[in-house]
Order: sequence, then C-alpha cells, then structure tokens
Amino acid sequence: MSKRDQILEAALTLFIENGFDKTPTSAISKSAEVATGTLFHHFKTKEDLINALYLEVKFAMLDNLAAKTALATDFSDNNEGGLKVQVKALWFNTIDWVLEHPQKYRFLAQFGESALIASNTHEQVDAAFADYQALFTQGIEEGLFYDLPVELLLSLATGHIFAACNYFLQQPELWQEDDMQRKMFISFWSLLAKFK
Amino acid sequence: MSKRDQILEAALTLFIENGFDKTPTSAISKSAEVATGTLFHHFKTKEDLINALYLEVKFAMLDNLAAKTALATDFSDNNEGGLKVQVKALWFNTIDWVLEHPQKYRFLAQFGESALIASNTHEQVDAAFADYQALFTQGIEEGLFYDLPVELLLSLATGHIFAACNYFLQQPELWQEDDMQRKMFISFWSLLAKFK
DNA sequence: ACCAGAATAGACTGATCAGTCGGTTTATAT
DNA sequence: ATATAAACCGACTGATCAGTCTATTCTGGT
Repeated sequence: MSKRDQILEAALTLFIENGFDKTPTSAISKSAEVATGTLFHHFKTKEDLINALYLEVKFAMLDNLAAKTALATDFSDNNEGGLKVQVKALWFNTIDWVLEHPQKYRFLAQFGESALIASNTHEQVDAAFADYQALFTQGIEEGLFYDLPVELLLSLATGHIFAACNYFLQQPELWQEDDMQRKMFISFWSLLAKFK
Repeated sequence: MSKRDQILEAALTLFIENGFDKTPTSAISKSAEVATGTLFHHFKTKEDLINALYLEVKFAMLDNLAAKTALATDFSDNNEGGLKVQVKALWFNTIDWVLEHPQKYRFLAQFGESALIASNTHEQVDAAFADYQALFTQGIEEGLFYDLPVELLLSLATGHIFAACNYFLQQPELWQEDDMQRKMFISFWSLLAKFK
C-alpha cells in the first residue's frame, strides 16, 4: 500500500473516533507510520486531506454500486419490471456495501454534512450520481413513481436507505433474518411508487 | 435576553457557518457582546457549550411538537383513524418547525452525527422521544404498520422527514404548492403502513 | 551512469486559542 | 444596611499543532 493510502486509512479511523479537530496531523502520520512532511507532501493542508478522503470513500461506494448494478441491468429490459429490478439492485447493493464497510459509512455520515467538506467536493460527488438520477427520472416519466421532483425522490430514497443502514449497523444479525429484506424493500418501494 | 442565551444564539450561527473548530470562543463572546470569562462562567468548556446548545435546540423542537401534537390528540380517539391523525400531525408539525427554524435544523443536521455530541447528551434526547415511540408501537400492535422493530420504523420515519426537510429548505415555495403536502404524506404514510 | 524530480524524513516555529485568574459589578436575602 | 453569592469582565498564558524547511533517499528515463 502506498504511503498516501496509509495516510488516508489512518485518517479515516482517527477522524471517526476522535473527530477532525481532536486528531492532530502528528497522530495521523504516526499511526500511518509516516513522517509529518510526507503527509503534507501528499496533501497541501489538513482540510485537503479530509476532502480527498471524502472523495475516495464516496467514489469507492459509487464504483462498487456501478459495477454491481450493471450486472442487474443485463438481466432486464427497459420495461417496468426491469426498472424495479435495477432499483432493487441499487437499493440492496448500497445497504450491502455499507454493512461491509461500516467505518467508511460512519465517516460519510459524520462528515458529509459538516462544514469541512468543500462545496467543490460535493459537486464532484453529485456529478457522479447523474446515472442514478436518470433511473429515477425514468420511473417518474413512466408514471410508476410519484409525480415529484426527481431530486426530492432521490433524497427520500437515500434517506430511507441511510435510516435502514443506521439501524442494521447496530443490529447486523436482524438484516439476515427471514423476510426482513423483503419487508424492507416493500417499505422502500412504496415510498417511491404509486401502487403496490 | 440573558447573556447565557446571547452566547448560545451567537454560537449557533457561528458554528453552522464556520464549523466548531473554526469558531474560536473569542469570536463567540465577541459576537454575543460578552466577555470571555462570562462564556466560561456559564459553560465549563467549549464542548460543554455545544452540548448545551444541542440539548437546547432539540428540546425546543420537541417541546413545540409536544404542544402542537397534543392538540391533534384532542380531536381523536384511540382508533385507527385517531392514530393516523396523530402521526400526520407529528409529521406536519416537524416539517413546519424545521422550515420555520432553518438555522436550528442545520445545526442539528451538522452536529447530530459528529463526535462532539456526548453519548450522555444523546441519551437525554432519546429519553424525550419515548412518547413518539409509544405511538409507533401502537401502530405496529394494531397491525396497521409493518411488523418491524419500532426503533427501525422510527428511524425510517425520521429519515423520510429529514430528507424532505433538506429538499424543501432549498425550495421552500414548492412545499406550499398544490397537492405537494398531500403527496408527500402519502409517501410518508405508505413507508410505514401496510395498506393504502 | 547520470540526472531530475518525486517521495520521504523529522526537527522546528509562529500563531492561535481554550481556559484561568484576580478583580468589579449586580442581584438577593436577612 | 450588610453580607454573600452569582454574574460579569478582559488581559494574560501555557500548550498545542498546522504547516515549513532543509536534507536525504528512491525511481524512472536516457
């Protein structure tokens, strides 16, 4: 692993444990087994570091979703059933990724709303979400989803997913329980779609 | 207004604008037109201050909800219709409060997940939520809501509300649009309840 | 072999800031 | 009136830490 990655990894753990301001760069470089100078060679400032980390984690999640959701698309056409299959894949893969990467998720939840993440950083992430937005636009145009602004539907959908993740991170065994995933997807789907 | 309140008010604005660590206590006391010593007279540490502020804001929201939702309860019995009326009141009043207090909401969103808020603080807030939990438990027992753990349902519900708030804070005029509130409540309700 | 520039190292520093301290004013009780 | 405590003030400080600086090592191209 490159020193740069060592730094990012150490920063992830320390930031979620102690918060940004209670994590001196000295602690990060020490935990990463790297010198202070190295840290500032790769990242101009401490804020640059957390923004880079934020992008890294978000894109790790998005890349994973893109790869797995593409698989689902292969099995389906552009009819209604196909859309549902894609949305379901997106929904399931997101939760799955979060449960497999609890630290990364906690980092996103903890700092996504903080003032530390630059608006430029958010813009880069939003741009990468365009594909999923198209999926939801399709659902609206087909009359399958509620006739609401697509950004609002997306916001509701991610809200549902994150709420679920917060709960199942505490109770991971429940996620595997009989019927749980089916019931959760019904709840998720009926938040978006007009009819059952 | 008491100096203590002046400090809390100034801190609220500065924290959401600049974040916690980029807001020196000197800036808070200056903006509150109060001496440094006064700030530390009322709050033992800077972290005490943000925790006190968090409690203050959360309870301001909860007190408002309690007052307004109690009104709705008066008009209803304990039958199913009554439950729906109460949940609807709770849902509407929450969004209403957020849209009327955008700064306070942003503060909660920004710091609620941060490491700055002590677990003890969270516990105090959670305890105050017990009443609403009872409402959801009732819905589950009546077979009206999905048969899911009540904490999970609560989490999904608050997730939906917060997602909506995030969107309508950006587009406040849309919230007043024809049919919007009706459609949004249908989406909200069908996330919880088995049948339409 | 040689060069250039990228990566690494870690001691050091200047600025910042949370919190203190000794003192004054204001409020309350007797 | 007087006592007592709570509220208030702001100059000061000790510790911390982000980021610098200079020097050294690695790496890849020619």
